Amino acid sequence: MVSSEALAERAGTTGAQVRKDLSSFGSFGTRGRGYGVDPLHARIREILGLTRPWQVALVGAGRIGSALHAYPHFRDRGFRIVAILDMDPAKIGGAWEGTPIRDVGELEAVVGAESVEIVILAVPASAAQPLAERAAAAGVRGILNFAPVRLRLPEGVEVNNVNLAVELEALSHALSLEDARR
Amino acid sequence: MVSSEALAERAGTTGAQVRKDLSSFGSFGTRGRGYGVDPLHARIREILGLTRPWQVALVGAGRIGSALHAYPHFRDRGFRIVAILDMDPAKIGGAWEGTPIRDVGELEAVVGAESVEIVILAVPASAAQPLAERAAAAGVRGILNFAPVRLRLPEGVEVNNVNLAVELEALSHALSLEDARR
DNA sequence: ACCTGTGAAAAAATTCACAGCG
DNA sequence: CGCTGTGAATTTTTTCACAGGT
Repeated sequence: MVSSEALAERAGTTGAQVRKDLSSFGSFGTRGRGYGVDPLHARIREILGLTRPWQVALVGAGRIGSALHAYPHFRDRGFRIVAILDMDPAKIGGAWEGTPIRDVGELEAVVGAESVEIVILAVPASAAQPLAERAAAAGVRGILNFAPVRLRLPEGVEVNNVNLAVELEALSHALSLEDARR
Repeated sequence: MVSSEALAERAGTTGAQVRKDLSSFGSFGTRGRGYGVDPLHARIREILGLTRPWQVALVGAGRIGSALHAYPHFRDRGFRIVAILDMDPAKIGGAWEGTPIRDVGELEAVVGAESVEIVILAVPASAAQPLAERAAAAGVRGILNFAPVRLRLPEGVEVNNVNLAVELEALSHALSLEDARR
């Protein structure tokens, strides 16, 4: 068993917050005791949609793509990278851990053949918008975008942006505030 | 010149929001015209603390470290990766674009000698906490942490966490909600 | 005695709407 | 006329605090 307070400490928040959040998905704690770890874990997996695997295509076989492909926590959670695509002829025909790197021209064919629902976009900013449009048109439902551009896509395609520079800038901002206070 | 509405469209928010946010740092727009692009850019650089360079050490020369080291937007914004550290003897002694990869045992020495203020932690979860503590003790002011653990550090050290799995999970959650609505 | 679940209160963020300047 | 800057209204999020199970 684990209490809301113990969870809060790990997550960097408060017990009340944890209870409010969890209660919005139903009440599965036990008064006086806390939450059972296994049921809680199972319920969160359900909420996050991790009880079934997701077919993922990685678009962009550069350094960021490489890091993401090797990231063990993706596979752990049921994200299956079933295809890798790139435009560089020097990379096409190669393979990472047995998964071939294919020509990005085959994007639509791969999405169809492999029932890809999620695309991880790890390409330069200039290439992102057209590739995102093609992925969306091919039927992809969600895009995890590492390019520093806001993608304009038709309704119904979920986009999540990750901007690594922003995180460092936030740190820089916080440290500058400290300096200013002195 | 650019209007708050035009900025909002690019950023995915509203004009009122942009104006409120900017006004909290003073008023530097022109009524009837909008914001001058150059002055606005300069002011934001100031606010983010990007008008001076930051000395950064990259701890962890794995795939994520490699991607970050090559990320052009860090250098652009004045983040100087002045040292790379790793514990793998196979990597130590090598170099990335002229920057040598040194033994992580030299962390304290490097932080002192190079006046490192920010550490990018790109190491496995199990190694993160002790390395963060050492960096903090050596005088580092901010840590950008890619390991999926909540670092416990003394007051006064800023920590920003980046968790790549969380972003994919959020996408999975959103798509599951769509499925449930059907 | 302990800890959840949740209304009620408080705080924070967002939106509205418009006076005022260019 | 156009667009900022900003109080006021509204909505959302967080915290409080305690009734009610175990």
